[in-house]
Amino acid sequence: MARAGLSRDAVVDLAVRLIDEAPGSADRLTLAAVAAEAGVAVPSLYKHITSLADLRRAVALVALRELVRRSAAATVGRSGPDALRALGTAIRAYAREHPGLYSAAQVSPEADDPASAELAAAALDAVELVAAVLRGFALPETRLVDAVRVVRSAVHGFVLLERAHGFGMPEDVDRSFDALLTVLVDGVAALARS
Amino acid sequence: MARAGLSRDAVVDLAVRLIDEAPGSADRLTLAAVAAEAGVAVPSLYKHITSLADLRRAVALVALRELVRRSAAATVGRSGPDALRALGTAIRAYAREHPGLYSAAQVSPEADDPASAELAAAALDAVELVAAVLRGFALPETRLVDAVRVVRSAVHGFVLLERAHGFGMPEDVDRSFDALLTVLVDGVAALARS
DNA sequence: CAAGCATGCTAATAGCATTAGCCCTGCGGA
DNA sequence: TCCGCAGGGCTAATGCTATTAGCATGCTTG
Repeated sequence: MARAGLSRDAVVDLAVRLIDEAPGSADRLTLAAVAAEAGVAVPSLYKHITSLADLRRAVALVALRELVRRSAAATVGRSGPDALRALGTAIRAYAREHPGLYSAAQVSPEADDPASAELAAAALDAVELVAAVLRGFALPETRLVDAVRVVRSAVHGFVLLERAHGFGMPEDVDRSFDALLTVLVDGVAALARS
Repeated sequence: MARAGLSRDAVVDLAVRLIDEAPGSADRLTLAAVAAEAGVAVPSLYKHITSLADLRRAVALVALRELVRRSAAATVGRSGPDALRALGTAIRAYAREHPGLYSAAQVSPEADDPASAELAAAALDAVELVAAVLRGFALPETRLVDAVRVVRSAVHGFVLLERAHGFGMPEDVDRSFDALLTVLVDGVAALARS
């Protein structure tokens, strides 16, 4: 048998590509598809991953890091409302360009699995990025957590509804997202005064 | 064989109960579990439903209608900011009390399936309820759609993150949700002035 | 050059949805 | 009252999924 020359990274990369290309969300990822793409029998994958859930978490890590990377790049050199708008726009753009990966990034880490500590760390990075942006609003420290949660909720919710075709009306979705950003900017500023 | 006396409604009701009681989201619903609960072999269920997806949509319909019912009840007799806060609170309360059903309510209807027209109609009712609440803000008609989307996104996103234990910090989540409602009330009011 | 480990394989198990085809039970009409 | 038939249950079978066990082979290192 010619060795396929796989590795954990190669398998994860294949999975990432499959999720990214195939329509539909990340829970449609199947070992059969990965194995076929790799030109390998399904059980062979277990030499590189410990389970499907493990693979999912690895994919989530890749997706989450890329999301954070792009978000950070979009906000660098900006601050205040400008940074917040750029952050929201970057997140939405990532979710639109890579819907499968965006949803893949949402898997929660296993509490007892040490390998998913990286995933938890990446998730923390994402939250920390939002917090960093919001620090430009001079919020009282006790309000920062609230603001982070409000911003995350709003952007995440919008992205999900948009992806699920939850916006039936033909009205311009871009404009609605702009309205969302405006509400967030104003709202966070108001939180800073309270 | 003693007849089990099933019916479509009975099967759907069983599925609703299973989703509601079992932890975890709605996509863990299994025909095996429903059949076991009904005291019947799995294929027998097909006399009452056409597929698992069909059952899922039926459950979604029940869940969505209940969500709308509770939301409507919470907002009756209120208007403006008061109504908006009550609406958000009711949605979150439903999602917390019935996490499985809340997630079940999010399945999107099949475009070509006539049976899921009811589901689409219920979804429309939900959106319409939000719109009705927001009409109390004297928004320009062209902004109403934006406001509806902003509110839906924010509340939905918050509920999802909360359910996914996405709020790592120990800070009071109730207070954060209150901040979200405040941001929405202020934001919608600002939208009305723009 | 030899040994061993990494990496592939096949076979088997178990859970899932779905379809086909059978059979009994209870009800309606003659 | 009896006969028929349809509704509603069943078993068997198919094909998909993940996962585990155990085996073989080839690369690599001592």
